[in-house]
Amino acid sequence: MKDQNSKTLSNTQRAVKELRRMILTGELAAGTDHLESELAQTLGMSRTPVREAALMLESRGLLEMRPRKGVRILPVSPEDMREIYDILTELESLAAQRAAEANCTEEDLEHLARSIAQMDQAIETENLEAWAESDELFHQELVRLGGNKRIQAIVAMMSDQVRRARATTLFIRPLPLQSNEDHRAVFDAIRDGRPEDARERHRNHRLQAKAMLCGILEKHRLNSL
Amino acid sequence: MKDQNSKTLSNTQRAVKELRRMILTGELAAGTDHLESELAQTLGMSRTPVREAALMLESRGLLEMRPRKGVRILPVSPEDMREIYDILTELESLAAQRAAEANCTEEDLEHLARSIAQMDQAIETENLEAWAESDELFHQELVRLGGNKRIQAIVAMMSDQVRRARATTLFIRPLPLQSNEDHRAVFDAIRDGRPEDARERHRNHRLQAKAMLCGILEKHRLNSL
DNA sequence: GCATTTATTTGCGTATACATTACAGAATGC
DNA sequence: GCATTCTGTAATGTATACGCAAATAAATGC
Repeated sequence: MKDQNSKTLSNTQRAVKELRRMILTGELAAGTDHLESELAQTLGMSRTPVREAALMLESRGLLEMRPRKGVRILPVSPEDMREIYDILTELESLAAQRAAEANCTEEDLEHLARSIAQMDQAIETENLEAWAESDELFHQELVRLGGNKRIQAIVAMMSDQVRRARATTLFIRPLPLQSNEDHRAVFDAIRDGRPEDARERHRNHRLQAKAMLCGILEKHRLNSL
Repeated sequence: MKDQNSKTLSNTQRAVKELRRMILTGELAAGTDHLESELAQTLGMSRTPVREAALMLESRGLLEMRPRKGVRILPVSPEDMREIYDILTELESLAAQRAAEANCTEEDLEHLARSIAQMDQAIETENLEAWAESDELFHQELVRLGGNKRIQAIVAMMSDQVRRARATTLFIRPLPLQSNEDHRAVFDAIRDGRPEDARERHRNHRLQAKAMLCGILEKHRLNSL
């Protein structure tokens, strides 16, 4: 397809992918500082592409460049989580509405359906990582069907910021039985072309998720993830 | 206050400000290409800070860096406008709701009130630029009161992308008499602590603005701004 | 005359060298 | 002993140099 991917990938792009991965996996822990030259050495390139990558990741909210202190991997506070979930709630709900208005074909809905099936299975086997993956897939596919490119970009950005937190919360939270039902209801509303319904159901889904998560964070005094 | 601003301003930061200004004023016209080295010469610095600035502006959606073609100032299409207005509608409505929930003090509301007074005056004197300025101020202040930093950043980003379009549409559109009324209603709802009302009123305000704008664009066949 | 290949140029990606500046710690004065 | 100033150092910000790939121009074959 894109032979761009396999071969010609600039060092800057590699640095973005690599650093992002390292941040999301926790290999670069939240709150830690790293000199540009260290990172450059780690990645086997000079400071220039590392700096450029860092600038991009900074605008995606994953890190912060502070003069003379190095690159700081940004932690996510409960307040951050509230902000992010509020944004996801609004934008994804609109996406759900638009998807329902769009008269999606079976093919369009295929990915969405698959994510639901995958989640069914993950819950049966109580495989939390698989659950998280299918959850992510559902939300990603939902905003894709919504058709708004900017919303897709914003949601992707916010998801990145939340992903690390999920690694922690995933094993604390209750088994997410409700999510599945919610997704199915949203799916049905989209398939049957009920925009308002899709919107409201997804909205409630996200509001509940936010409340649950914030509850957990407060209960466990998790002030930084 | 921040002596950072007045004196020590890195070339990269200067480049960001300067380039942004040049794009918003149309000095760098939409759709045009510019070599990094040209821009560097124009700004009186080397390519490095220009490149870094361009990377930032790229992630803010103002331009695009295409290898060997130079930096391309991104035009805004009607579809872009729809996307942007949809996002503004959702996020600002939430901000309005949150502002109304926040029990704002008189002082908090001062800026908002001032923007409304300013707009009154602008309409009386039919000064469209002044109207646009006070409109911008109202929306900016509204999201500030909403308290969500990420929403503020996103809205600022979207506003940047729309600003150029406004320069064109401002003198085509009907005299914005309705806006004023809308703003006042939203203001009252915030002041009196009626979150749902603030939300819905602002939502309708934005929906109407979107419809009006899209109507203009279609009518005048403005496919790129 | 047209297509295809080769040469040349041009601009970017990246490495590297250098300038700048904030900070730490030593030194000095009291 | 404490505060203040000075100086050295470390890390960033910026300039510059260079190789490479892509685009364009030239040349060759048919």
